Amino acid sequence: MTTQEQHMESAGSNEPRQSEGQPSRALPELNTVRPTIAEIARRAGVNKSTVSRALRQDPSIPQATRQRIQDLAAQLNYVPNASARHLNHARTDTIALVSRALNLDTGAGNADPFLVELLAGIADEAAGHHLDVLLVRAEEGERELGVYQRILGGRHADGVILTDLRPNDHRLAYLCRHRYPHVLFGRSAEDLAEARLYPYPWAEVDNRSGARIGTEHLLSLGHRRIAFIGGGDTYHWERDRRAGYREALAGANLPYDPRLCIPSGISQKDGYLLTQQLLSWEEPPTAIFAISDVLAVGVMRAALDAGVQVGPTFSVIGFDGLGLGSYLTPPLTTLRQPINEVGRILVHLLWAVLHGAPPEEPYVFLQPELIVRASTRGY
Amino acid sequence: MTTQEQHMESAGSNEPRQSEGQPSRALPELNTVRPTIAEIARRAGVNKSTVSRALRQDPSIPQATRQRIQDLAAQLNYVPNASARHLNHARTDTIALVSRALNLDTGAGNADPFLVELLAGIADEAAGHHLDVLLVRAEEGERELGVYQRILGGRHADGVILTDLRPNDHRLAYLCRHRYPHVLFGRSAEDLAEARLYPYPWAEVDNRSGARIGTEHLLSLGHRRIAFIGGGDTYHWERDRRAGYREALAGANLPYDPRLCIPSGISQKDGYLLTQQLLSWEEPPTAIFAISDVLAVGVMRAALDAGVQVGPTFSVIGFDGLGLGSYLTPPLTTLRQPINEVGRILVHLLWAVLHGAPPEEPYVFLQPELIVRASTRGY
DNA sequence: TTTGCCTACGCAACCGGTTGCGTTAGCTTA
DNA sequence: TAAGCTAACGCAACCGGTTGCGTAGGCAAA
Repeated sequence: MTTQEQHMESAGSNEPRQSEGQPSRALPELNTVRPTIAEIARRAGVNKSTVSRALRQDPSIPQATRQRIQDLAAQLNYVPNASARHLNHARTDTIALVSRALNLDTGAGNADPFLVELLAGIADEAAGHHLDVLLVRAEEGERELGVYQRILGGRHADGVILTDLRPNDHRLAYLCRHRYPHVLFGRSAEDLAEARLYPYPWAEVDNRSGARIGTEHLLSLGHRRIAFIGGGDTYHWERDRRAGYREALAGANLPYDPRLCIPSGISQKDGYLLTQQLLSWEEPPTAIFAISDVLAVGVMRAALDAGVQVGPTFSVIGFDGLGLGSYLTPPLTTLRQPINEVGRILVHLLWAVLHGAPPEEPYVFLQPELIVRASTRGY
Repeated sequence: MTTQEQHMESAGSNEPRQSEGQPSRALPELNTVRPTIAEIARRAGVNKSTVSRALRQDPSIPQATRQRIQDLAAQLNYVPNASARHLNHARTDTIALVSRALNLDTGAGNADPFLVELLAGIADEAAGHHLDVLLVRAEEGERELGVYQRILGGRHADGVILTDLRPNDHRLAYLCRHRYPHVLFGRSAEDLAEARLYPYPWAEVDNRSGARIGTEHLLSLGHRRIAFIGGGDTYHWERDRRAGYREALAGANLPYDPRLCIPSGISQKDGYLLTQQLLSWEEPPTAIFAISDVLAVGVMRAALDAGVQVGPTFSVIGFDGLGLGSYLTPPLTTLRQPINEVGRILVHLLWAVLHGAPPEEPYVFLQPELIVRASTRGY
């Protein structure tokens, strides 16, 4: 600690003092000289190429020389310049994640809690593969594809992870056309159908199956009038969850009532407002499948405000498995997605693509796990 | 819907049938030829340098030639190679965010909801400054500084945003010593004291002031036995919030009771377990200040499970302003942090540092906003 | 016609590593 | 002792842009 504090002092007192005005507020000069391979070569009395080889453990350099150069490099805090290396290798050892969640609802504390967990998985696996991770905001409309062109065409990254897949997602055609390496978080139905024509892998949680299982859970509790709240018609995850809901109904020989399948936004507020409406019906549904836990929070709150107790006569199930679900009142039944693992897998798949080793399986489907809590009860 | 189901069906029947040779599964070749400046020059019948200048709108190239070259470039989908440009400029136009939140608790759905909002602010502002954002997992202990050495020494990024500042944070000394450009999300107390000696800017939400205001709010409601749950002694944000709590008590001439100031982890569960304990006291506190909204969720749940109604006799206040707070039962009083804005400001400050234009103010303190809801009531 | 100047562009070095190939010194072998 | 071989390292081109400086060509002024 003492030495550390000394560092602080020396760092402080070592300022370039200019113009007397606020001498100490001046920033230290940028572009500090950082040793290059040429500098090390000069000091070691050898050629650049020898240094380069020594640092990369090339066996053609004898151990003694190698050690000497490595010691020198360490002493000078040498770190190889990434851009220079990238330029040689036509490879940046960087992958990009493009996400819409970065420009959505962000001002209001409504950030998608999922992105962090996905990022954590991605960052972890990427570190293991010595990859940097670039975080990129998705654009919409005209400029959407420009993002990918910039990142991949300009070699900011070697490959990219796509999220928020849509039916007929024109990004896929674009990326394929330009041979831009990528993986998908979430499938594109068309591509799934033509799997043999679409050479890039994808991973996702089986939304359809999850929603089916969740709905079957409600059915098994005796519910027959089950509403499905949420989502638009844009993204696969929305459509697939809705499809799973309908599949379960069909499996139970229940008719599909469009009035019970209600589109919405994705915030708590949406869940709240729609549930208020539902509860005002003459014969309200006895159970609600909220397309996400976030929505479910709004649903439960609306029920409470309307004096309807969540439980046997009004069950609620969510989707995602947010940590807070178990602390709601009552605790929320949900389908937990292994998002962290999805992140890991995506990176692994992309890594394989970048190394020309397409994975054995073209895609990975992870199953969500039904977590039954008190918000769903027998009717 | 119909087309969708068709897709779904084909999806089901479309199991990967490998070992059959599967010719079409082969990945397209990587390293697709992307046009370089040399290629454009060849086609345009001019020198590389002319192309370079034309593309950068250099006035020394006449409009006609410029247009011709630009058209050609557009036609070839030319995108300049980032590494090559970086190598010239000794600048990567990339900033890095190093965060602990990426390797914390991640498996269990307990991801820090804050990171996303911060990231959104950062990504947005960075895009405005034409900066890429690199996301980096923090390491602990021995390897902690190595992360910064790699990123900054190796020029993966020009500057870095530090989070989770600690007292005597040795990262600051290290970064100063090496003149590595950076900004802090959260201050370092020592540096605040010696502001004139620490040349890099920082931004943060005024945690102390926020906690003081929150505590004063409880005091104004008549509460006198107020517990403070949360946090360890590691990070500034924890310490500062606790300091604000004590400051408010002192301001009201109330003695500080160490038993009421309880360290904890940062998950809902921690809040839950500690509150259970508190409620078993002979004379439990009448109000609880949870150091974060996430903890507050656990606190409220514990109260409910113990049959204690959150409100007049047992008030709860959180800190953060998560969107879901208003949907809890009862809605949670909290201090909202303008995290998105913090992200923006951090990028702006770092940008200024990188351009040798230190900001007028060495730091930015944002005030959290007290949002009073039903979880705090007059005692 | 010569001088002068300016426009428009070419040449080549450079950023910092990497790598194919050539070269030298030292040693072995005939 | 000369030829041959190999270990150890140097030379220089290269990755793809950028940029200082040089110069050819055209036109105006003298």
